Amino acid sequence: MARPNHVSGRDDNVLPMSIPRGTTGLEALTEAKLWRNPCWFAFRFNHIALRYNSPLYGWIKKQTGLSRPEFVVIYSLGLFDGALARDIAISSGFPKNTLSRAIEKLVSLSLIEKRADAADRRNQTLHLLPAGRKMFDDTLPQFVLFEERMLQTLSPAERDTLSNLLAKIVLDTPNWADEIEDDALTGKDSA
Amino acid sequence: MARPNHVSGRDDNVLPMSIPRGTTGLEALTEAKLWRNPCWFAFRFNHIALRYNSPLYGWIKKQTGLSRPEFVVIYSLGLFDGALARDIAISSGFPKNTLSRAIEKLVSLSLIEKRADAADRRNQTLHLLPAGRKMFDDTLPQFVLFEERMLQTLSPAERDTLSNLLAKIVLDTPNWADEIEDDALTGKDSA
DNA sequence: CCAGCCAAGTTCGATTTGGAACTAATTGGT
DNA sequence: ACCAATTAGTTCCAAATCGAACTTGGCTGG
Repeated sequence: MARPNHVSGRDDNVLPMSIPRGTTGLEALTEAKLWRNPCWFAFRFNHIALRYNSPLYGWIKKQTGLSRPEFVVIYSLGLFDGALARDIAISSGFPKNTLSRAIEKLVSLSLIEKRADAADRRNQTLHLLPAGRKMFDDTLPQFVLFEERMLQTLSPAERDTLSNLLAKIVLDTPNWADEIEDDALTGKDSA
Repeated sequence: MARPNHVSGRDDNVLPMSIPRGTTGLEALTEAKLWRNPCWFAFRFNHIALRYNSPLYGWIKKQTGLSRPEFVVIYSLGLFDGALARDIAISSGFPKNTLSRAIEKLVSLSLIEKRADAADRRNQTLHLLPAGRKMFDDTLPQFVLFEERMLQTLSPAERDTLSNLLAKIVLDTPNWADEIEDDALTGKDSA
């Protein structure tokens, strides 16, 4: 497939050659963000994330009554029973107070339980109760189905490649700055 | 402890390469979500999105006082002046009432203006005013910098490949279902 | 062994969010 | 020509959200 040189941030006012306008079935602004955007990567993953999270967690809400952060706890424990709230915060990106509330609700619904860690009583390991385990087992197939749907256009080899490239980036995220310094705008303005 | 691969019989997509446990510098739950997760794609883009959006839009808030949806309007018009609120909703994924509010605020700040469309008076095209254009021009370099930082671990050829694979998926998103039917859980339970 | 520091988790409150219902303008079917 | 259906955008409000402050437990150096 032909590919425009959108990667360069310099000529972002230039129309890409290889993709004829109006042929993708997307409206014009979406096309611009895809093909004339110096931040193509950010746009693409955010676009995909919004198209994924909204219907899937909408479905989760209808099926289970749980919000996204609440279900994230269930999902996390399904993959790794005995995790701490802190681990879920780090891996999911939700702030710890949001998770604290989510965990309280799940405990009150008897979907999970907290266990005190004798070694360090600040820690409380989290564990799925049978109802929570069943919820995970019952909903996982829908997640897998949606995943399959998203990747439908890619061949197995392409999926492999995508998996590797994204993994490289994820493994680098701990090295990203948590915050950006204030000088970018002011430096430009005052210089 | 973790329940390795209990969720999937097909490990080919879950473990794209052999990664020794505990060598990535990530804590255990994050590792599980990366390497033992049938929904590796969903986790990876969501993880990257959270690590991107939070610091970058935090910086935007500090620099410009604008929230994420507000700035998304500025960014969208920077790429495509004269877009409609609807276009921004479709391309960004934000609900239209959130954007309506954001647009009102930007108008009140004289960063953008609405123009009535004589042909269809329901439409109002949106246009950057000089202050809004300046804001876009001033902040874009930081977006480009962060983009560069995210892609730092990839070679130019790998970036190209990633761009193409994600574009394929984005171009397919209009064909995704907006909503998921209710039968997945109940069908499983009652069948 | 205690004073200061850090880390896990909780509480609080101001702000944001987005579904649902609404208005206004346009299109289509008969 | 008219009425139903559709579309762009707005308003309303109940609920979610997240920064900041707080509590509790544990760690370290003198």
